[in-house]
This record gives sequence, structure tokens and C-alpha cells, in this order.
Amino acid sequence: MKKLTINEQIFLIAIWHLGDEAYGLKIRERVMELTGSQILFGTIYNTLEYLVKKNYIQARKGNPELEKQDSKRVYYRITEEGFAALQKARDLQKTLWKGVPNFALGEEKK
Amino acid sequence: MKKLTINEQIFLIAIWHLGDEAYGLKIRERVMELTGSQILFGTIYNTLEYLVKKNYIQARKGNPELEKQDSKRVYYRITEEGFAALQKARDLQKTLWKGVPNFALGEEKK
DNA sequence: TAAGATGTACGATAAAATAGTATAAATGAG
DNA sequence: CTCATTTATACTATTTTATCGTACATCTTA
Repeated sequence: MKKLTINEQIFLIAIWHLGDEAYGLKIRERVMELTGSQILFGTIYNTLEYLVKKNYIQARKGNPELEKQDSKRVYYRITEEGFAALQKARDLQKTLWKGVPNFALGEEKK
Repeated sequence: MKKLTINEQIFLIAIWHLGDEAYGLKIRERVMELTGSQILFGTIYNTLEYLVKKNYIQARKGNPELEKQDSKRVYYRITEEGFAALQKARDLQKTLWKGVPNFALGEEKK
């Protein structure tokens, strides 16, 4: 299993946050909340696509029986593999930052 | 200032670890230690190059007066901008993982 | 002085990220 | 009912990151 990129991390965590409400535009919103930066509409689908291709998330069509609006949506959920990758990313972060001081203002080298 | 990729994070932290001893091959070794995965010799210089281009690190030639071997080396040190970017990356990680449980084995969704 | 070790550079390609635009269904005002 | 707006996804193109493989140059040492 390859390392997750930060973007993949962000998207997976956004999807995790959203639980059953994880579809494109909502994910975009959450990603923007998490990162504090703007992303365009089209941008997300590309990322979602290769997360699916890598089997970190699964897509399912919305249910039009429930709500009309829903028929257009594609919902995503994290797979076992996705959770495993996330955990690995978290572990890597822990390793990376171990022993590294905060660099807020006038930092210094080792 | 753009978000750091995990790779950039890894390299910057490896350079930080190495302090005054941060040159190509040493950086490669440290990156491999940190990540637990293999990378080829040529691989690092590309990354170092765009870290320089972005002004996250600065390069200086080794001093042949000191040690012959040194003349071949290119040493790197993290710039103010680099430290700031690192700190931002750390803050983002904190935001991201806030409230997210560990996913070790049989995890669950929200 | 030739072999091996220590270093960096370069060229090619694949993967990831982002922008911009197109399209299509549902909704709501008149 | 029908047209504008909102909600939503899809597609194409380009740039930036990441990695591989190999080449090359210098230093060390037997």
C-alpha cells in the first residue's frame, strides 16, 4: 500500500466526517472547511475518482425513492483499505514529527 | 504559501534532523529511515531542486578546505519560509485529525 | 593507476493536483 | 407550464510532484 498524499488524507477525513452524507459537493465544502482554502467545483471529482480506483473509497448512487434530489448524487464511503491507509498516514505523521519542536515564529535549527 | 506535500514534509524534516550534515545522500538515508521505504539515488535531487526553487531550503557548496570529500557535497538548510511552511503543515495535520479516532483494525465510521 | 566508494546531475515518464468548462436534472417563481 | 436558478456530476487540458534509471565526476586506497 502506497503512502497517502495530503490531499488524499484530507478527502478521506472529510468523507469520514460526513458519514452517510458524503457526496461530491458536501465533500468539497468540508474539504474547504478543513483546509481553509478554496477549491473549484470540478476539482474534487478527479480526486474522488482515483481514490475509488485505488479502492480507498466506494461509490454508490443515491436513492431516488427517498428523495428526488438524491438521484443525482453519488455517495462515497471509506473501505477497509481506506481506513488502513489513513491509519498508516497517521502513524507516519507521528514518526515524522517525533522530537521536532514547534516552529512558531523565530524558530531554530537542531 | 501553498500546502506542503507529504514528501516535502518528509524531506524538510529529514533536513532539520541532519542540521549541518544535510547533504544529498545523507538526506536520502534519513528519508528512508523516516518512511521505512527505499528510494533510489537519483530520486532526491529532483525534490531538493524544487524545494530550493520554492525557497523552502537553501543550497551551499561544501568547503574543500575543510575536507576533500566535502567539495562534492551540496548542503541544504531550511529557510524561514521553509520553517513557516512546516509549521503550517503541522497545524493542518492537527486540524485534520482532531476528533478522528484511531483506525487500528476493525475501525468504524462516524 | 585502476577499482570501488561517494557524490550529484540529467532525461523520461507516471501519478497527482488544479483549472475551467460543459452538461443535466430538480426546483420554484410567475 | 416553462424558464431561470440551483444542485450536482463529468470531461478535457495543463501544471506540478514523484520516481526511475542511468550517467558522470571526484576521491580514496590497494
